[in-house]
Amino acid sequence: MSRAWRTRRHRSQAGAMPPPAEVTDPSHAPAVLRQLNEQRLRGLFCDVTLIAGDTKFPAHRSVLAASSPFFREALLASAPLPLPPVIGGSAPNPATTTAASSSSSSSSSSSPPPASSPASSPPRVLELPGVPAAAFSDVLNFIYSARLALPDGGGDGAAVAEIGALGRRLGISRLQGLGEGGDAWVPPAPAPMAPSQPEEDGFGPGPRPAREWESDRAEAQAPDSQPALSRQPLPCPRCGKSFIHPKRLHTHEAQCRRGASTRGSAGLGVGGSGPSGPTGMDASALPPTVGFRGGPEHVVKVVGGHVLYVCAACERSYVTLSSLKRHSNVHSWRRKYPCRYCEKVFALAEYRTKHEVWHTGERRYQCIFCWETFVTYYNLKTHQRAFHGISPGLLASEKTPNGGYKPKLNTLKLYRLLPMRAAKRPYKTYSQGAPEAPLSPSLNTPAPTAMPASSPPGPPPAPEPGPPPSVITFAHPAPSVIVHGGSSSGGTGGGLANTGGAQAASVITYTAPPRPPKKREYPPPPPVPTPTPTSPATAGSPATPAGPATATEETKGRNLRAAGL
DNA sequence: TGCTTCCTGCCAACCTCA
DNA sequence: TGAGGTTGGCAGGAAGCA
Repeated sequence: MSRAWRTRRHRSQAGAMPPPAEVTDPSHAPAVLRQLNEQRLRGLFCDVTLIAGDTKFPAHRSVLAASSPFFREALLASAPLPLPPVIGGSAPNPATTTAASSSSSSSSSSSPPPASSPASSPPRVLELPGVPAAAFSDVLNFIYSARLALPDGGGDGAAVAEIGALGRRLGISRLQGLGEGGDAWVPPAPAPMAPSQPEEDGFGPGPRPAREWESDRAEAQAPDSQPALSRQPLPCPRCGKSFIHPKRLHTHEAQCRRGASTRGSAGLGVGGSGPSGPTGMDASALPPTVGFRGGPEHVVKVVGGHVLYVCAACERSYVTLSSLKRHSNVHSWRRKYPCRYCEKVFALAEYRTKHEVWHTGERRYQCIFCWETFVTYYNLKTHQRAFHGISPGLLASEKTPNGGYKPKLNTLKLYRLLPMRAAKRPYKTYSQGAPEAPLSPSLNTPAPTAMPASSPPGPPPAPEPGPPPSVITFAHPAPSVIVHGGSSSGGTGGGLANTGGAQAASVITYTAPPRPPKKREYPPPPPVPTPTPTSPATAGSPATPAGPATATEETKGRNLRAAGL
């Protein structure tokens, strides 16, 4: 409830005036919309994820349904609803609703993928194939802010027409005339400011102190607090940064829209006039905020003399930039990593790799004491703890405070890591994103022959990697696994462990129809031989510095003695 | 309690470009 | 060809679920 409303009511009751017949608060609606937009940008209470291009847009179903007839129908429907075709445009792009399996807890990413399950509940993921992320970002920002900053000040006719076309397809009346005629669309008036907002807030031009930046953040996190209503920062619909003056916000939006050109100057005010970063950031002593392809700006902080890279979306901090870049894909889904054996898609390559181990049954972790092999490091560790009374981690490595791994020098590994049977995936060009052609003639080879008799079909169609998104949406926590349920593979790889459904919220089942084959595929893993725990035939790999090539009682004893056992 | 996924520092392989 | 950037694998604890 609006604090202003309560104030008026309190005053009317406390004074001698009779209570009014009706209490109205003209600032209530824009304030609520503003709060909804902030919640969307922060991923709060979002109950649907829209996928346009390769970008995810968390949103609120109610807001979407109230703004667009298409969304209202799509979010009500239990079956995929085709998006209305572009009038005079290209081929229609069927929107596919994706129902998050209500039983997703039993459908973890390492468990066999469920068959195409009809969505009996409202879809939680709505995919909009063919809808460019940039245009949809503008439309979604309009839905949540009733404002639309036209690309390049309206001079970008193609972009404006694209937004207008999307508005027509979604049935958003205010956008329907956009791009069709010069005067067919009237930009809506900016959201009215709350009466209590100071017009001259005393901040003036120039960088804002970090305290104020933090204050805005605190207000955004505590929407009911008094300062939030008295100051009411205006968030940028693209990046979420808050500004006091609408003019400043407009200036920032223009810069923000230009993308990379603003990353060094407009992001955090490093060397510019924008707002300063969070407390702890020494802008003058640091390199400028660096943007990376397809990702958001990130914040560089210095804490205790150590440089930290902070994700602009979720504020996680990282010691290394590469870790932050890797993490950023969880937000952007700029790259997708589909499993070759089932229909799950992962946000990180490593997740996919680990998941595929369950399909191949490969056992790479070998105990150097008994030569038994294990699928996962956890299994190895449990085995060595139970049967040998040791914990390999205590001797092999050093854990960093943030959960990272720092190997010690001259350490004794109490296990052997067998080389991966699948060849190392060749890299492709960085600048082109997804490659256009298969990497090798063997890439189309179906799944490994060692798959069980009921093995799933070959590599499923995977999402087509699109161009780098221009917008990184806030999605915290972001789903990091998408399960395509279009084809009934089942994917019950023999020996697949039922994972027990960990991280249920990160598994999404697609009911989308099969897509065209993914252009980028990886070489299939070689056939999986029967594990021979007692035969270290594959010993001596470069990654196995600790173990001898042959297993003898003498070497086993030596290993045990070396381990202090 | 068992098991899986997530997370993140570190590092090597790979790619791009001057 | 070397420098610098990108990508993905590894380790192993944390978190979460059944």
